[in-house]
Amino acid sequence: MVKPAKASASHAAPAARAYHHGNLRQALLEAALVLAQQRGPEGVSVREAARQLGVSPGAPFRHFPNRRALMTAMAEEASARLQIEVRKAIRPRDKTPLARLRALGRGYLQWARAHEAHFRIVSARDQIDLAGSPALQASMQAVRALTEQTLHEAQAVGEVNSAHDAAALALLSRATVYGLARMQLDGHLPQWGVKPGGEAAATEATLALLVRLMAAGASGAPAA
Amino acid sequence: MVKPAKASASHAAPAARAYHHGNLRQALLEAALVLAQQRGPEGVSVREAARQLGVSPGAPFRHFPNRRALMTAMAEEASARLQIEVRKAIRPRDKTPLARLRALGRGYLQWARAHEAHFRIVSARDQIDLAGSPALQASMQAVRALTEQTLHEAQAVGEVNSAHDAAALALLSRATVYGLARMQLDGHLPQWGVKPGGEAAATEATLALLVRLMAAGASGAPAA
DNA sequence: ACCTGAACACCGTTCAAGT
DNA sequence: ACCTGAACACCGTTCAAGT
Repeated sequence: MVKPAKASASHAAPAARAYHHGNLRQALLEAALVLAQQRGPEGVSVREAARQLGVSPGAPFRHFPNRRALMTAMAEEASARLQIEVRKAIRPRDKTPLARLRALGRGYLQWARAHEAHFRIVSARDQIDLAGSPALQASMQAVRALTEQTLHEAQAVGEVNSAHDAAALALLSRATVYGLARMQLDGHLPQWGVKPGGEAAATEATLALLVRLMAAGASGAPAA
Repeated sequence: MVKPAKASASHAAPAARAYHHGNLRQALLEAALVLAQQRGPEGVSVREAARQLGVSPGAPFRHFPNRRALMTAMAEEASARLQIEVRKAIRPRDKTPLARLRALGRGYLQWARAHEAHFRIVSARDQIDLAGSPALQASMQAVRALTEQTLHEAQAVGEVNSAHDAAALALLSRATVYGLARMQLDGHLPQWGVKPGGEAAATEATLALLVRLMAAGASGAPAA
């Protein structure tokens, strides 16, 4: 599977294959993802990717100005998929806003678990150029907007106490889910009393607890 | 300040100075920290640190088996200090368990803000060897134990509903504070509606909100 | 015991030259 | 338009040899 023979098709086929000519860009993204899966985001080497694809060390730089741009392109793809998955996690059976918030968070956690390499890349701030990628910012904003809107509905419906600051509620949800995802991938959960294999259950129970706490304060005045 | 003249004191002075001979190990840790402050954890180069200290590229490897060990040593120091600071953040005026929990979280957030480079190193899982460092594990466990104990007291006292799973409460606290710290350092807060300069206030308000939510459910049954 | 200095096998990136 | 291949300035790490 390494070093595929040079494609000899003379006029470019519309779809896949054809490494050297045609879709080097896409092939680089795929090779880089495999490297990230094997060695983590840090382990992605553009030279190594080029080598595996049978092109010269300089070739990738016709498609990406630098390594960071490669990583950012991967993050863009990851973030777009995450956004879609989070949306899909909300099912019609999730009638109340808080049920949707919980489903949203669960979708996020599940995606992080199922696509560890991609998740690590999106959250590897030092290796990507968030500020220079409108696409990346947009997909992140989409998740944020969905979170805030859902919380807004929860307050409007009286499921969450309207006395609470909306921004703080959104930030709390976000920080919790993000923190749980990181702790899970970084292997911190065993230290917090989670048995190996119980990561999914533990993170989702914690998410459920947060949602329950948000609901519990709905009618009562915020206690002393 | 770069390349200090070779110390000529013949019998080692008890305290500082004396680069080449004596405390290369400590000097490396300091130089590496400066590099981390300037370029982030990724930017720490043992060769560059050696260069700045006027020693050969191989010299550092008499003190650290590899770069990762250097990073781990920095993380150990950081984590020990973080632990102390978190402890000190709890003041006698914090009478109730939840007040202590909040103080603890605030101490964590403040430390992350004030010692960004150190915090990034502790949380740079790919660059340190957590599994191979009992010291690092111990200081992390200490913070965890403090968190769990405080929550335990809160439930014993009736400040937090005892029906809630203790492990989930601890995990929720941890994930929230860790998530907030990361979002703050990674510059995500502006996207979540936090005005520049308002990071400290926003993260602490979010922490306060979590504590309030925990208290709110104390007497009532966890709502539907 | 601690450090030098050369060496090895890597990087990311650039750039003339080829097709 | 896209790629080669050599070059440059870096890495981390090892190891004989020096003091």
